[in-house]
Amino acid sequence: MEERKLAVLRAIVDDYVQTHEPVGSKALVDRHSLGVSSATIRNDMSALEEEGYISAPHTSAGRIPTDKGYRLFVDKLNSVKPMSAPERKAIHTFLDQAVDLDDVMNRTVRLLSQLTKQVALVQYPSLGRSFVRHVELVNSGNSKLLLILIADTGRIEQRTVDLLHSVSEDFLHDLRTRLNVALDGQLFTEVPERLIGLGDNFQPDQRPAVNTVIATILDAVVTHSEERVVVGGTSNLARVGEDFTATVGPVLEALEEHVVLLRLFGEAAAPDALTVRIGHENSVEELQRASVVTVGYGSGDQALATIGILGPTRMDYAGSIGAVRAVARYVGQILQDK
Amino acid sequence: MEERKLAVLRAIVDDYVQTHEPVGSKALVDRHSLGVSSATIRNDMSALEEEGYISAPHTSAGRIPTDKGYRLFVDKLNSVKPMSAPERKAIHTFLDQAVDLDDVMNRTVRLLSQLTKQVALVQYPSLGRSFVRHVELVNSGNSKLLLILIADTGRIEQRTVDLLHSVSEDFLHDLRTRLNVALDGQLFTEVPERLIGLGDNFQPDQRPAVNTVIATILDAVVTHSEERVVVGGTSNLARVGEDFTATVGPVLEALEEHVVLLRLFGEAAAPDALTVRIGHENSVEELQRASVVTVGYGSGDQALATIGILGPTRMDYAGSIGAVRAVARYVGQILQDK
DNA sequence: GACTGGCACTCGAGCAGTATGAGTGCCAAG
DNA sequence: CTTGGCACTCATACTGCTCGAGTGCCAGTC
Repeated sequence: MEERKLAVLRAIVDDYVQTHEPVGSKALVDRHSLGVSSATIRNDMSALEEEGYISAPHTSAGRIPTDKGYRLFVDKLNSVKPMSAPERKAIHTFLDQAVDLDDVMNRTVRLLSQLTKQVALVQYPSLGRSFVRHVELVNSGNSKLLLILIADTGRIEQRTVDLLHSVSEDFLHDLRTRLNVALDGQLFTEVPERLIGLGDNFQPDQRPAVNTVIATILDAVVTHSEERVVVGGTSNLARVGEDFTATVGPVLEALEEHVVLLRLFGEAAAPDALTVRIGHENSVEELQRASVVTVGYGSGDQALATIGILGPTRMDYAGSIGAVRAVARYVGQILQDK
Repeated sequence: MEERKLAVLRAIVDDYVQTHEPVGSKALVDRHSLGVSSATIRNDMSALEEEGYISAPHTSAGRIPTDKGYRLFVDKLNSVKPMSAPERKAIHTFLDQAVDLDDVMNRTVRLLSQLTKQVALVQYPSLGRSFVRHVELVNSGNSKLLLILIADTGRIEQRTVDLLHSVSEDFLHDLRTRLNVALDGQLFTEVPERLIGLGDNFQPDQRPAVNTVIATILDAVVTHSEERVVVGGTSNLARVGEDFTATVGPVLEALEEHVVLLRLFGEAAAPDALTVRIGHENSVEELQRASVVTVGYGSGDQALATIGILGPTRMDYAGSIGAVRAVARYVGQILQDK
């Protein structure tokens, strides 16, 4: 595509993101030094419209970018805006104050929403990609146990186990030790097979209790290993203007459905693998008027999970991408140290 | 105050809550069987307006209740709507499926927001009113420890402790045992004094490590014993109609400031102690156009924490109060069993 | 004295008609 | 290929208008 037409598209996106109003040919030549007259721009715009990159809300209005237009913009024209030194500094000091995983996640979501002025989405490190650091069993009286699984990322799962009969401290100690021998350092996905045959080491009368505990572990690791997501900065949705009940309401609803969000995140690939989904590119129907920028975070070559932001299709992609990248990178580092 | 004037106020509140439109004298006699003519109602309304219970947005419109009017309504006229049997049933079965504390809190917030169609607020059981169930120390390599505090309510606090020097498993075991002897079953508020002198039991060369661990515990229990709050159902704010950016935006912002929410909850008194704050009665400025219904939950005579809902001043107080009460009561029960 | 029907008055909502102007498309000339 | 010019379109804003819901007041009735 010709150089100038691309420049025109970029100018339209820039202006529209800034003003939130359809931009006309005259305004374009005024605000940008394109070196040609408005009539020429009009021809280019006409062509761009024909090709589906921009559209006019009505005959005598300016043009706004279509999803396809944003896509081209992001792919070809968008130079990611790196964070400034003070911004990086702020990210570091703010996240360094976190005392535990919950705190890291909460701080991350706040940080992201403030940096981008959009809704921030942060997924807890996926259990499936974490390693078992420790298994703990605590007797909590009246034949109940508290089972606690600790992941290397700091994530903790807890379950109450009802054994029906009370058990001795010795047995508990034995079971705890054997569980840790079997599981410590293992990937969570490997837990099921590591537990096979564990009951054989115990007396027959202890087996039911052992099996109940194992069943609970499996339930926690497999069945209910639901991924957790934190959402923040929803008040940024208030700034979209437009019709509220019709637009923002459904989005807020979708954001509460964490299952939907996880679908949105999809499978996190490698850390730093960045995805931008624009408007209808989102499979989630309620979010087809929104754009989502996500990136994996984690230290190895496999991402632990995904973080991202969500905003109107008319968002500052350059800035958002930069911010999401920078934050993800640092969150990955922090979790490594924990 | 005369019987009928109260009836008129009640009718106005009922109608306005339902229709969201100013209600006139004629509409009142049509919809309610008050037994008098519209002219009489007009006189009563005139008096009610004089006394500040209702007001007219403009000359030729109906009246809407003022905050003072809602207050009178709630205090004198509002018979709490108890939950129906199937509703109670639904509450029980939904909450019974929760696997851990996080799950209980998340389910509670969803339940409340769905029952009331308002924003739901749920505070985690306050650490200050919980008892220590167990303290766990896990060696996580390179001279770091993972410290885990478990409360009887299922709440878990975790911290990473950096000891600078690696320590032996024996020492860890010893420390863990002594910590649990000192702390198990104690109120969290008593933790600081229970830890006094604990270091004396250790060799001088072990004291620094012990002190570091103690300092971390104190930090977790005292300094950072921040209360946690879950918010849900914000999409219900989309239904308010009205000007969005001006009204709902600030509310969404306030809801993200958990510090603000905690101030809103205030001190939870006894379980079942219900508070209704209407409009300007809220000290939080952004929420002065909203009403908040809160109630303490917990099993003993001291509430563990507070849950509640937030909505426009024109809300269904009878239904909301009933729902909040019912849910709080059941959450209290559930946490007792854990 | 309390209630009622009637009536004049007010004022916002809704509607039609009109002016305005931003923006387009097209064309002929450079 | 670019440009200035020009006719055309159409959303928005404004105006003046009607309509009607709702009020306040008053005189009459029980």
